[in-house]
Amino acid sequence: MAKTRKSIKEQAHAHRGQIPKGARKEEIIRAAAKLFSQKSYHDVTMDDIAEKVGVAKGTIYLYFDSKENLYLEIMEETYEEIESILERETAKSDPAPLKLKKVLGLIFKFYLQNLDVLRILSRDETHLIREHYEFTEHWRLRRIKLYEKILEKGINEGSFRPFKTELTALIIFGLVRSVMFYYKSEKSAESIAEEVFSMISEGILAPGYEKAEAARM
Amino acid sequence: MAKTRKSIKEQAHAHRGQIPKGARKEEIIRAAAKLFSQKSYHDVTMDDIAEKVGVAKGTIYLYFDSKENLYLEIMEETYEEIESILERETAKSDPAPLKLKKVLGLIFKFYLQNLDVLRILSRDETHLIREHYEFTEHWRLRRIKLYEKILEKGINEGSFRPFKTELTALIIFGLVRSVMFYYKSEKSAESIAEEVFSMISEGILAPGYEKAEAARM
Amino acid sequence: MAKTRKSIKEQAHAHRGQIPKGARKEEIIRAAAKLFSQKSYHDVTMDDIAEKVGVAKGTIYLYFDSKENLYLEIMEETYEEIESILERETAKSDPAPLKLKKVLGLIFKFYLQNLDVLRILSRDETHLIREHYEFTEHWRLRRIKLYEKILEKGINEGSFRPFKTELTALIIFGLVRSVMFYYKSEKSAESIAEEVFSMISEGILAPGYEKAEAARM
Amino acid sequence: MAKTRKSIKEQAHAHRGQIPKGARKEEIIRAAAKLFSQKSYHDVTMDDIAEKVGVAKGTIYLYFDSKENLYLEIMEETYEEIESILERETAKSDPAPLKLKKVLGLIFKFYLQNLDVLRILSRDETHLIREHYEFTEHWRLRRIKLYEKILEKGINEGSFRPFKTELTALIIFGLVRSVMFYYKSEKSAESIAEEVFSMISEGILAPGYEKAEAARM
DNA sequence: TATGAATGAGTATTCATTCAT
DNA sequence: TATGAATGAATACTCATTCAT
Repeated sequence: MAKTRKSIKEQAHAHRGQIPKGARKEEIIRAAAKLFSQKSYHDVTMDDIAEKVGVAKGTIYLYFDSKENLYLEIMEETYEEIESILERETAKSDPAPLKLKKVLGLIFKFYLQNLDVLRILSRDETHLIREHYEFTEHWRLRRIKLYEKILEKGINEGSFRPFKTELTALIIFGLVRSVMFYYKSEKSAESIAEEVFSMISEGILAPGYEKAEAARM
Repeated sequence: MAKTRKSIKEQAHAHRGQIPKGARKEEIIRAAAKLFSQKSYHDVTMDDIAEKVGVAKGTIYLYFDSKENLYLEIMEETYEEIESILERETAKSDPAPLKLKKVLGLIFKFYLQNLDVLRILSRDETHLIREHYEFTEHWRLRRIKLYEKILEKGINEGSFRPFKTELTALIIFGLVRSVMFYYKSEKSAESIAEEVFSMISEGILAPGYEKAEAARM
Repeated sequence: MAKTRKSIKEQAHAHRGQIPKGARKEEIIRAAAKLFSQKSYHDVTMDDIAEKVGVAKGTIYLYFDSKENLYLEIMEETYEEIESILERETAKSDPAPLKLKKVLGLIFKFYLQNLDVLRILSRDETHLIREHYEFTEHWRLRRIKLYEKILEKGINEGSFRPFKTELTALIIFGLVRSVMFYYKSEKSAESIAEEVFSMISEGILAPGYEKAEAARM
Repeated sequence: MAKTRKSIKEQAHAHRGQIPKGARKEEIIRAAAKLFSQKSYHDVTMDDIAEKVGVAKGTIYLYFDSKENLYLEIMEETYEEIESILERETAKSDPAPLKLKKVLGLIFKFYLQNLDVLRILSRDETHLIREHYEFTEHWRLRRIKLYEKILEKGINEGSFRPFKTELTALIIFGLVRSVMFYYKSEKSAESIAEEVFSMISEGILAPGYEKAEAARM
């Protein structure tokens, strides 16, 4: 799917000979990201964005083909950045548990540095933009794949119990999103990652309780 | 908050003397829920709903004061039902782990029976309806509170390790939503609950790895 | 025009064999009149009226063909009553000044007794009801005609100066409406009529000033 | 439509440079005023106005926040203009009768020049726009105050009889409105003012009749 | 590149009127 | 007579997008 999908960036202005300079475009992206993080897609108007950037509405259309594309381009840019960070990390040959902990740390760090956009991503506005269910879906699956790989590696290494990686990846995906979005804390990304990793790795049961009591249930 | 907030249901038609027959209202709710589960709030028009139910648009307004209220009433009805189911369960004197497993089972069961509406709830359309951030927030906090209580009970009983219940409740909340929404499986609610509970309770680390290896990280 | 116009009352239910009893109809008229006096034609809904009378909305349509007819019937009933009172008075052989004063007294008396409906008449909602400009126009002209007759009589008698009766009738019509609608006073209808008549008959100029000074202007 | 057929107006503007800033707004005001003078507030739709101006509906909203605001802006503009004309006149040190006559002349002159808008003002659509009773009320009171001042001045000068200025101002207010609205005549504003002033100042009674006969009543 | 006036399809909501019971 | 659920045409307002300058 990642191969057939044409990236929003590539699509935009595919018909134009000129590629506009990036400065103004970045300005627009930043302003729009800020607004989209505060209000929903439909509640942010092109007027809002134009006013925030301090340009005329028409100017936005010199850089983006549509509101939808602007929105998706913001998301794509962010997805690409975090995903490439994560993939660079997972390319290393660390043992799976360490790898997972590092990944969590990078996610939370990226989150703290990009609160605005992440707030958008955390929302599930998939359906907001009619034709683009596949877009969010694509990135979700990619992330889940990444978790699955780490989990499989761990199982092979013997550091993880043999469980169904599909479900577990889904679990990690969901809990990370929840923590990112709702956990109010002054802690550093690393220490949040540490806490979360501890729960994921050891579970909630008290040691010893596991075998003896759980059996009775 | 739950006490001062006037429920959408109570508000609706507070001015009418007569309560219209429930059948037509249920029809509308069902059709609307179906549509809201497929498209976003803004992409579902009152015309869509009317057409789906097979009535004139005005008819909907005999039963609901506004589109927003229709939407919220669907959500409230569902929230109330599942929450009351869960609270009835947690009132029992089961040990915490069993309690948690049962709760998970009930959630997944309810989910399988109410796919449409749950798909709406799973989305975070909080911002879509400007004034109603508090609405979703209210129910999210209530669910998290429920998890926290079970976790505290378990810690006191000694069945759960002593961790921060706030973060852990958030983690469970997020992973459950993710599984509910994305896990495609033919399994029964109970067996999904079993699997999820197993991950939550034991974690992903292989037994024995925990102490020896984790220390090296 | 007065001859060709078919009265609203006559039109209503001309096609029915049964004439419903007047009681329920009167109830509706009273309630509607009250509401129309408080809000404008368009701001009063058939629901409002039905609720106020305490019947179902459909019931109103058993007595009136349309909202418009209900409105016009209220006005017609009132117009007819006051106009017949005035015409009975003008049929008497009083001298013109006394006749005028009596007419003013009757108008203000009727007004004080029918505040609600008069408030509607005082408003000029002529244009509110598309096709019925002629309706208000008809009654306005009838009233003006009545004033003109009195004025002509006075001029013939020598009690009034010879002026253009058309303009003067218009003047009296306008000032009476203004006093009716805006004069807040605890006085009796007769004493208001007395005051108004005094202004109409003597004017505002101080005696003596008239000839000497007015000439200089 | 605008694409295939070029209207006369568009052609006219084509060779000019820009349409002046306030021009479009004035166009809308003029068209709307015309329509509001023919039909009531509720019977004039934004579509009507847009069609009359020859622009899209949205264009109106570039210049006015709402239909209500458009309506009120028309009224306010007119009120302000005539009222400032009148107040400039009354600031002069003419004797009261002359002042009154001049004021009447200015009103009728303004009326003849602004038939459309004045027809709106003459109507009492106070209640049509719920929140804006106070608006019309404000301007009515201001006009009445103006009359009262002139009347008081006249009484002090000795040119007017000592009467109640409140009632008399109300009388003048009403009769002027009536003449403005209903008097069909080819006469000039000055000559209408002259006639009306004559009635106001001298009254209708024949000289000499006043004392002798009126007493008998 | 940039502008911003203009567009017009799209939508929630209202309410007089009807009609089966 | 009476009901009241159902109707659907009507309407103010929005906002992404276009285009002449």
